[in-house]
Order: sequence, then C-alpha cells, then structure tokens
Amino acid sequence: MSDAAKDRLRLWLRLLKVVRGIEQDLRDELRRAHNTTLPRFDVMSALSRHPEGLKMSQLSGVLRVSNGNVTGIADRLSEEGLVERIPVPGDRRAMMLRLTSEGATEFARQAEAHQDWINEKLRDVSPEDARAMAARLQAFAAKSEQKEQVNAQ
Amino acid sequence: MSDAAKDRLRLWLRLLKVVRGIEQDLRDELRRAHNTTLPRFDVMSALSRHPEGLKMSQLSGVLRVSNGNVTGIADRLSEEGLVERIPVPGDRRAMMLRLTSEGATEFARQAEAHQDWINEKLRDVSPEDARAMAARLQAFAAKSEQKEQVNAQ
DNA sequence: CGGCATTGCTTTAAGCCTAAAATATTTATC
DNA sequence: GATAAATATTTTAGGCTTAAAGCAATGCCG
Repeated sequence: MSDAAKDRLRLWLRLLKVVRGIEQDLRDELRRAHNTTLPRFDVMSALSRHPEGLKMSQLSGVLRVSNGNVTGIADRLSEEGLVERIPVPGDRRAMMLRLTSEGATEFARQAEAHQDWINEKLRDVSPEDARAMAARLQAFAAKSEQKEQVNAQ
Repeated sequence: MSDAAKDRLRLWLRLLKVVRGIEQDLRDELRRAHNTTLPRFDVMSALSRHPEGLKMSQLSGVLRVSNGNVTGIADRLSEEGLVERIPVPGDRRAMMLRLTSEGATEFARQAEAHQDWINEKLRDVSPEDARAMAARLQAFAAKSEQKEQVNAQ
C-alpha cells in the first residue's frame, strides 16, 4: 500500500472513530434530556426548515433514507402529537407531513440545547481549526457531489 | 450563538454529512462485493487483530457496542462458518470468539479491497491534507479520552 | 374510454442496536 | 460449606434501517 493510501486510510479511521463517538454521546443525550432519538430529531429538523410541510417522499429524499423508514418514524412522532399528516389536495395518494405547534415548540427547545451541547463537546477545537477543517470537508463534499452528478448522467 | 459556536456547529454538520455519506457507500459496497455488512466487517476486523480470539465481553468493549449486539452478529457469522465459539478453560460462563481459517482468509480479502476502496474514495484528498486532518482529529480524540478518564474517576 | 405503467405510501422480512431482564457460573464472605 | 454478590452471556422488547412486495391512485397512450 502506498504512503498516500496509508494516510487516507488513517484519516478515514480517525474520522469514523471521532464521528461515531460524538454521535453516540449525542444519542445518549437526546434520550436522556429530551426522551427522543437522533432519527426523530433529524425528521423534526427537516420539517422545521419547511414549515408548510413535506411530502413523505420528499422527506425521505432530503434525509436520504428509505420510504418505509420515514413511515415508521412519522407514525411514532404522530402518536405523540409532534407531527401530523395532512392530505394533499388533488392527489389522494400523497401525504404532507408537518410539525404541529407542539412539535415546533418542542423542536425549538431541542435544537437550542443541541447547539449548546455541540459547542461544549467541541470546546477544545479552536474556531480557526473548526473553519479550516470545515473548509476541507466542504471541498471534499463538493468534489464528491460533482462526481455523483457525472455518474448519474 | 457566538461565532465560535457557529464555527463548531458547522464543523460538526459537515463531519456528520461527509462521514455518513462515505459510510453509506461503504455499506453498499460491502453488501454488493462481499455479501456482508459493516458491523460484521467490524467484528471480523477486531478478531483479525486478536488471532487467539476475544471473549464476547472483550469484543463488545473493543467495539463499544452492547453485549447483546455482539451475540447476534456472532450467531450469524458462526452459522456461515466464519467465526467459532471456543469454551474458556476454567470459566464455563465465558466464550472465546475467534476467526476460523475460512474467516481469516475471507477477511484478508475483504480488508484489502476495503483499503483500496477507501483510497479511491478519498482520492481527491492530498496526502498532506489527510495528515493534517488526521492530526487534528487525533488531538481532539486524545483530549476527549483524557476527559473521559477524569469523568470516570 | 380502457388498459397499463408509474407514482406515493405502507407493509413485511431480516439485520442492527440498546437497555433491561433472565440464566448460569464464579467469587467473596461469613 | 452456604449464601450473597458479582460476572459472562443470552434473551427480550422496542426502535431504526433497508429492499422488496403490496395497495391505491394517477397519468399516459392508443
């Protein structure tokens, strides 16, 4: 294996370890402090960015998860009154999912705590380092998306 | 929210997006090319670093997953003859899990393909950037572990 | 109009994951 | 040595995840 390949593999293993660690702690925190889960948080986050609601298929597209997945999460959030399914006029197959007002209030609370929690978790990362790494990741993500476009043609 | 907090939050969102994206592609690749999954790969990887085998509890400790989780994955790998449970002399509660010779051969194949795949996936990351990011991540991980030690006391 | 492919969503089967309970065995204490 | 506490693992219940199948409803095309 070339040195370059070794450097890239090491980077990947570190990325995976760090992100998995933070994500695990985040899951614990969501459960402990908000009695919820990361997938539920992700769904509510997406809906909060679209106050008019999203069709189930749009939501699974945004979150890059399967249709059936969103169905289950929506079922449970709906049971708790945090989201609601609204029929789409003119298409009886489709459903619009959106936050209820209770859901919007609850998500605002969770989102604020989440930001504070992340800031605290990354306290040892200087703003300069954060910007530098974010820029590198952004450059990488942009290149990857570009390739996907080409592959999809 | 302070600027520093914004920088850290943005870093976290980028990290999550990039790692999730690569991880998803990796899962697809493992299924497509090797008819396996990332958790199975992780288990076999850990066992390959301990040719003498690991007790179930050691394995769940190394992988940072629950005991019950490892039980299920070991069951399935065992059905396929890739790993085997060996009784531990002197302690009839414990079981040593280790790769069979077929498992070791199969994992060697998977691991090599995995390295190539990662190198290709990160082709646009220069070795210099890879080392720089890995170093920052390493510094962060070291600080975090240090804190855990303190918290655990 | 009538058939038929497509679209939108849900259901199902199987694996992954956790916390908590259950089981079996070992260790410590009296 | 008997009993209790601790340890190693499995089982269970419930949620997340996907691919594939199923069910309506829509849209296209002759």
